[in-house]
Amino acid sequence: MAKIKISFPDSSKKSFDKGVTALSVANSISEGLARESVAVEVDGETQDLSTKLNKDSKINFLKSTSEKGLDVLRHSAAHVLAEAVLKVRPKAKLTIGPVIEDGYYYDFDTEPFHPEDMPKIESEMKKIVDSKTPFKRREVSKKEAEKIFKNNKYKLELINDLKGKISVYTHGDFTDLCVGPHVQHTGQVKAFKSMKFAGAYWRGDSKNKMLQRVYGTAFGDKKELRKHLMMLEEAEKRDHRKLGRHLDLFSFHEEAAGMPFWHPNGMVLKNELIQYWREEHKKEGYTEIETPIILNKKLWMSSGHWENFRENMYFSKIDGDDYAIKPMNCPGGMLLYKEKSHSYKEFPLRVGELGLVHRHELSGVLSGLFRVRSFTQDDAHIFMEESQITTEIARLIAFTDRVYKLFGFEYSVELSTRPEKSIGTDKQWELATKGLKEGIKKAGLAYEVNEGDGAFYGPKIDFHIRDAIGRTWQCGTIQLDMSLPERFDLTYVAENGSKKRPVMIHRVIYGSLERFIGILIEHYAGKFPLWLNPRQVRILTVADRFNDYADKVRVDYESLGIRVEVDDRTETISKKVREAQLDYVNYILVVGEKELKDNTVTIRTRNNEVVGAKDYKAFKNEVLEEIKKKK
RNA sequence: GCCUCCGUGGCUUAGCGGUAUAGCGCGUCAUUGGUAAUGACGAGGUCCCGAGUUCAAUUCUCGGCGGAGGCUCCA
Repeated sequence: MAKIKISFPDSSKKSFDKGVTALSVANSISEGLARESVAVEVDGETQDLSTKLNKDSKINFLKSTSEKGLDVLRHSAAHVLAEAVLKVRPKAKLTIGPVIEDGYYYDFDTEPFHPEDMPKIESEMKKIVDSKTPFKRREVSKKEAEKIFKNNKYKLELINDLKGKISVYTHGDFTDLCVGPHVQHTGQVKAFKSMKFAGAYWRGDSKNKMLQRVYGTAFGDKKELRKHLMMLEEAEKRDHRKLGRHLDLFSFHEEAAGMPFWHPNGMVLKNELIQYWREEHKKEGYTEIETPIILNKKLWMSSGHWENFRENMYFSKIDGDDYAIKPMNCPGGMLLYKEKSHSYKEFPLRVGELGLVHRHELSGVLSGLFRVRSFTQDDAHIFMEESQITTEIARLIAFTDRVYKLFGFEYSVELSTRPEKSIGTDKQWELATKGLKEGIKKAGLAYEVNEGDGAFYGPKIDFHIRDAIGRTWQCGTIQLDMSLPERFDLTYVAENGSKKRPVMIHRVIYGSLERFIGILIEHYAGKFPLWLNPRQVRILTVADRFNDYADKVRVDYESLGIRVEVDDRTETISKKVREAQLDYVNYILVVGEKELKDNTVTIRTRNNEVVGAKDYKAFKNEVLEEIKKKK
């Protein structure tokens, strides 16, 4: 019998009979390996363990704890889910069931699910898992596949699009069209949880029928599953909508859905971010402007927004004329640029604007501060000569980096290219895209490319920041725009005296103040660093007779801009400490007999660290120092 | 916009075809207390809005408004 050589990750080699299954190979190493492996990588390609090996290969057994193994496990879990749903809803039609970031889903054409269906589905899944039914792969012809799925128009549509081999997987009496691979048997799907129901359109297109989706997740073992569920709980605790109410930062009202109302404490946060923004922009050589919120329709026609953004805009009629509420700041900025003539000597001309914009987002996508209909962009437009693009982009990236680092955000960068719906010529797009790429290179960053994901007026660089619990958010963006200068006929006088067209960049760093604050709330779980926290210091009095002293300290601290309040209610110290900690006050100062005598305050933090007594003026300076450092 | 679920005093929440729980918060009184909830008493609700069914609707039905989770990381 012919022999083949199998090599393993540790570069050891063994010889086997040709046609040996990967599972037998695993068994020859150890029973445990065979039992725990869910799939195998053969020359880099993930396959079933039942795969027969016919030539010399490099193989790597995958356990469900590895990333690739986990994908296989989850995909198998999706099949188990599909079978369970068919038990509960025999008439449901299967559509697709892919693996996603934290689990998997499966879409069915069936009547909507209701919460009481979940336990039924889960218990059917458990039965299937307990039965330890093996997964079997079969390759079939297109005709055969069409015969198997003749009653399922979705599968037929998929089959019709398929090229090459078609495979089906069966476990028990359940069969599904699937590339695989799958785990050995359903018993390997031991740590799973069905999460939620949702409506989802066939192929994601709202013109198609709405299907019923079941989301689930699965892990290699129950411990990992528990860990994941706990992470979700942690994320829920940090939910900025809850913390925003708890900390009295902002609210929403049905009279203006999707448009935040900022409370005094929220304004403190917003203003601190704005102040920091102004300081940094001054250092970077920006000036600041403000343009109107309501502008005539004619402007939006010349800018191209009428053509490309109308469905997201709000309108108003004034004195019989049509006006629009600005969804972007740029057109107003263009008018300001045209106010006077410009010379290359001013370039790069950096103009910042904290612009309040309104966009009519679909009601179903609104979500706290993350997706709103009115928000403040920390916008800026930079006008320059073509030769300055690369340097300016690199400089902007360094600037953005500095801002994100302050908040402890790691980030990644993506470059988005020309979308289908766009304005401008091919040549302009090419030049703009090249400018961005070179700028990123000069800044020394790695980046991904999203083809066709750019704005309608130009290519862009997006910054995705990673928060304290690993979630990513799109914030900053740098967009090169060679279309608006054209449309508005912007010019400058070049060194040789000729009139030329400037290149323009739009960019934001926070993205929007609203969204950035939402992210910060969740990132810090409401425990803001001192410089940002609306509640920096609270003084607690032990008894009424110390109120005057507490007030003296308060006035002294306030005179230097420290945000301080006195809790002189006739409650116990314990209660006042507890409440101050629940309000995430950075420093809790207790004053009583001995503090009054020694001119001190006794300090404790929101994290329950006991600092002890300090001279109140000395501590004031420590606080000021910490605020200044923005730590 | 579409699908599912939800909407009860400021907040969290129980409940139900006969106008409603509790806790926190709030107010008053007592307590002046030294580091995560002092005690007693009290006020506060058109049960999101509108229509329908019913002797009777916060509860059931329909519509609206608002909120939550989703709506191509493709067999």
